[in-house]
Amino acid sequence: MSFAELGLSPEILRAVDELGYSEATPIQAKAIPLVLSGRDLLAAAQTGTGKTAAFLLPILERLKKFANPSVSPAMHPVRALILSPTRELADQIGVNAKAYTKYLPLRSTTVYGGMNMDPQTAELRRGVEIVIATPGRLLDHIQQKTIQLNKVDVLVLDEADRMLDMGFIQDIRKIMSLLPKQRQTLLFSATFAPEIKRLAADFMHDPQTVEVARQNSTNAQVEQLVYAVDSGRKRALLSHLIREREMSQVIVFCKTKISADQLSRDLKRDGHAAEAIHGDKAQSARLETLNSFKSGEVKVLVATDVAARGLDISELPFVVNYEMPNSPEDYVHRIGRTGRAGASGVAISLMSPDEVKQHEAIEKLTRQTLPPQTVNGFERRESSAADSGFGSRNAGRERSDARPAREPRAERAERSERPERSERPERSERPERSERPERSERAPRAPRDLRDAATRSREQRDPQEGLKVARVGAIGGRVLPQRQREVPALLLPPRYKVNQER
DNA sequence: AAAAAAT
Repeated sequence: MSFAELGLSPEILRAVDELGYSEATPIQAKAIPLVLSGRDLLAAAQTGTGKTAAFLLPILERLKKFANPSVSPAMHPVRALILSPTRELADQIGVNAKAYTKYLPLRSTTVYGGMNMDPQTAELRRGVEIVIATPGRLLDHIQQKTIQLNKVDVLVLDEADRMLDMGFIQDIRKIMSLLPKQRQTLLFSATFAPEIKRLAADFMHDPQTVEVARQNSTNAQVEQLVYAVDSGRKRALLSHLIREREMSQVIVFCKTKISADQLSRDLKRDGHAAEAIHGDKAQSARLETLNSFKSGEVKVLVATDVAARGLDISELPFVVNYEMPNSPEDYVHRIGRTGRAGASGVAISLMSPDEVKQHEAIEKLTRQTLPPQTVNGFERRESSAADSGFGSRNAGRERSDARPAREPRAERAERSERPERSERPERSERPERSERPERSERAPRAPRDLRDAATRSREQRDPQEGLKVARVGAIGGRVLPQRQREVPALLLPPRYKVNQER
C-alpha cells in the first residue's frame, strides 16, 4: 500500500517521498486510516515496524488545519503530545517530526531531562503544535507553568510497556488526567501486560486494536544464536566474534553501567572502535556517542538497556547480549535493534553458567528453543558452576559450529496454547513509597495560575476578572484533581515487573 | 538485581 492511497496530503507525501519512503509498512497501512478517523488506537507494534511514522503522519494530517504561520504564538497551542520512555527515543521522534513537517507550517519541539530547561521554555513560549517529551521533564514544565496542555487533541504513548517497566506509570496517569478529556489517545506497546490494559481501560474510549506481529515474538528475520561460554572468557570470545564475523556495526548489551564501561574500555584495548552508552553519561555524551555510532565512526556500541528499546539504527547487522538481560522482554527489545525494516540480522547471546535461568525465561517468553552452542576454542571449562548451571537440561544439546537449529514452525505453533500468565497468583500491591508520600497529597492541588502580571493586577481592581481567568487556569477548563480523590486506585504505585516470572 | 527518568 502506498502512502498516497492512505489519504495523506501532498505536503506530507512530499516529505515522506523525499525521505525515500514509498510503500507503507503493515502497521502504517492499518494505523494511518484509523488515526485519521479520530478513533483511539491500541497498537501492538514491535520496533522497526515503522511505528513512528504510523502515528506522526496521520497526526500531522489532522493538525494541518491549524497550520497557520501568520498568527501569533498564542494561537499555536500544543495540539499533539507524544510521550516517550527515553530521551534518545524522544529525540528520534523529534527528528522525524521535523522531517515530516518540512512542507507544513507546523512546529514541534522536544522536551526531556538532562538539558537546560530555558531553551525548552523559550521554544514552548514561541508556540508549538507538537511536543515530544519524557514524562519527568514534562511534569517539571507543567509544574513550572511553562507549558499549557489544555488544547491537546492527540496523545501518543510510545513504548508504553517500557514506561511501565521504568516506573513511569504514575507520572503517565497524572499527565493523562491533566489533559482534556476530549482527545484522541494512541497507545503503542510491544507487549500487553495487564497494567497496560488497565491504563487503556481507564483512559481510552473504545480503542481499536491493531496488531502487527504476535505479542512477545521475535523478528523472524533475526537469526538468534546462543553461545555457552565461561564468564571469564566472554570478552575474548566477543573480540573473536567481532573479528571473525567482520562486524562492521554492533550493539553489545550489558546488564549494568559499570560492566558497560568496563567492557568498552577492554574492547578499546583490544583495538576495537568501541564506546559505551548508559544513563550515567551526560546527555550530550549520549547523543554524541549515538551519532558517531550512526556515522560509523564507532563500530561497537556497548550499551545498557537504555538503548534496548526504540533506537533506530538503520541496517544494524549485529546485536550481542554480552550479559543475558534480566527480563526476557528486554531480550525481545534488545534483539529488535537488528533485522529492522525487512533487513536481516544476527543476534548473539553469550551465556555463562549462571545465566541459564535467564535463557530459559527467554525461550519460554518467545516460545522457541535456542540451543546453546559452543565456539571452537571457547568451550566452557568451569565445572562447579556448570553442574548446577548448564547441567542436565542442555546436556547433549551443545554442538560445535552447529546451525541455529530453530524448532520447526508447526511444533512451535502447537505449543502456543501454553498456560497464560493469568494463572500466576496476583501480586499484592506494593506499599506507598515512603520517600514520596507527598505525591498523593500533592495530586489534588489547586488549578494553576497561568495569568500574567497584567491580568493579576487587573484582578486586584476587578474581583470578577479573577474568576474568569481562574477557569482558564484550570487545565482543560476542568478541575480534575477532585476526581482523582474519588479514585484513589489511580494514585497507587505501579506493580513492578508484571511480566517477570517468580 | 538493574536501568531509566526531574533536580
